[in-house]
Amino acid sequence: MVPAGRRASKAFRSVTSRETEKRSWGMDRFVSTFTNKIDAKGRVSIPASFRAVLERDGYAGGLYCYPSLDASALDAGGERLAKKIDGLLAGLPDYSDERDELSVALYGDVQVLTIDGDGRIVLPESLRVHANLDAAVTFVGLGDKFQMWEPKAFEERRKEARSKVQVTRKLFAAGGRSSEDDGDEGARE
Amino acid sequence: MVPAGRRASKAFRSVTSRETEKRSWGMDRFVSTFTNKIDAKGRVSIPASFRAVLERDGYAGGLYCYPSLDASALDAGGERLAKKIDGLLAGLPDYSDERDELSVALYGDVQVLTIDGDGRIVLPESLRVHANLDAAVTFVGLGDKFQMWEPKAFEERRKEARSKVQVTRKLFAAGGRSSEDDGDEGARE
DNA sequence: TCTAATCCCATGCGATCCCATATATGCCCG
DNA sequence: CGGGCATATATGGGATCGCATGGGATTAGA
Repeated sequence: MVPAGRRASKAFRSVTSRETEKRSWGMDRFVSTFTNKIDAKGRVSIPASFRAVLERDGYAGGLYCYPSLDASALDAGGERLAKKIDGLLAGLPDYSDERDELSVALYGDVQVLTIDGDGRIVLPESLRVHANLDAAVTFVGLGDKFQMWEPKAFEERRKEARSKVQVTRKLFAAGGRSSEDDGDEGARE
Repeated sequence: MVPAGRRASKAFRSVTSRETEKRSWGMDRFVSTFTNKIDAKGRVSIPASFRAVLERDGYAGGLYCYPSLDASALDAGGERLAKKIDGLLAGLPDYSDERDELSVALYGDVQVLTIDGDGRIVLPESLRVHANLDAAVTFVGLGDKFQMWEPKAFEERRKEARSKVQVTRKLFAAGGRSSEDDGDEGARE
């Protein structure tokens, strides 16, 4: 079905030759961080590069989104993420307490958000509350999925992660990569 | 879809031998939670997305509904749920006490509710009492079925479920995954 | 005939669609 | 090598549509 339909095609059709390079590493995983505004109607634009990933991920008309279990943030992703959750439940016996609880915590909290023709979503009240979102959202790529944070809150979180980043950088340094790619603030973990 | 507007539910003996076993729950699974009001006549609107699921679940004009076995809530679903119950009973030895009890507990209290042209149902007194429903109902998607809770009661249940899942999750983490941001890195299919 | 359940229509609010604008980035061409 | 045109994304706002909800009309049941 791909309701992304009309408008979307325009947005994604570009993919010109020189983009290929970017695509090789950036199109199949959520990477980097972006901060977009929430407008008066509660809409937020999903970063274009994330949308591209969703497309490749077998995006079937919706973005799966739910409150992070251990942080004031939201987790989101496409089919790949959905299957993962499904698989987790599939392993548990029907009508077991364990399954019921997991079901409530996962299925019950999951929202299937539709992406409009302009690449935006509307965050339901419950989700916005969980992540304390009001004026803006910071999208953080995490590979198979991405998170949405309240900008300030993410800054805090990022500081905490700083130490680990140090370790990571050393590994990269050994490999020889230094100056960063593209895009934006180049801030990622 | 049958967006044909309100009434369209009437004669829907529509068949459906089990559709394609598509694994994406966008349309064939009950997900998310919604809270709707009960009006003066005792009617409640079933969330539109749930109705869509019921229609493709081989919904034959009625909604199977019965008191949850272990909670003050109601379980409901379409054909798929009915089959699942059958399967569950089939797994137990015939003539066992366990089976008898379950049969009575499940089949005995099952109500087949009709959905009116506007997508609403009327909950029988007995069911309303079991779940302490009065002014509003919280619909909770659980994949193959969904539950109906008294809003306040569900909040409690949700908190409980989430805290328990925290524990479950730690077990998963301990089993071979980084403890932090549960990066699903290497886990795609 | 009276009461209760069902049907049908009306309405309000929120969600969605579509178009317009702004800002950044790249590209072509002089 | 620099300026202007083309493209893409983000954002704003108006117009619409769908859904939840309410209430009157109608039918069924006692």
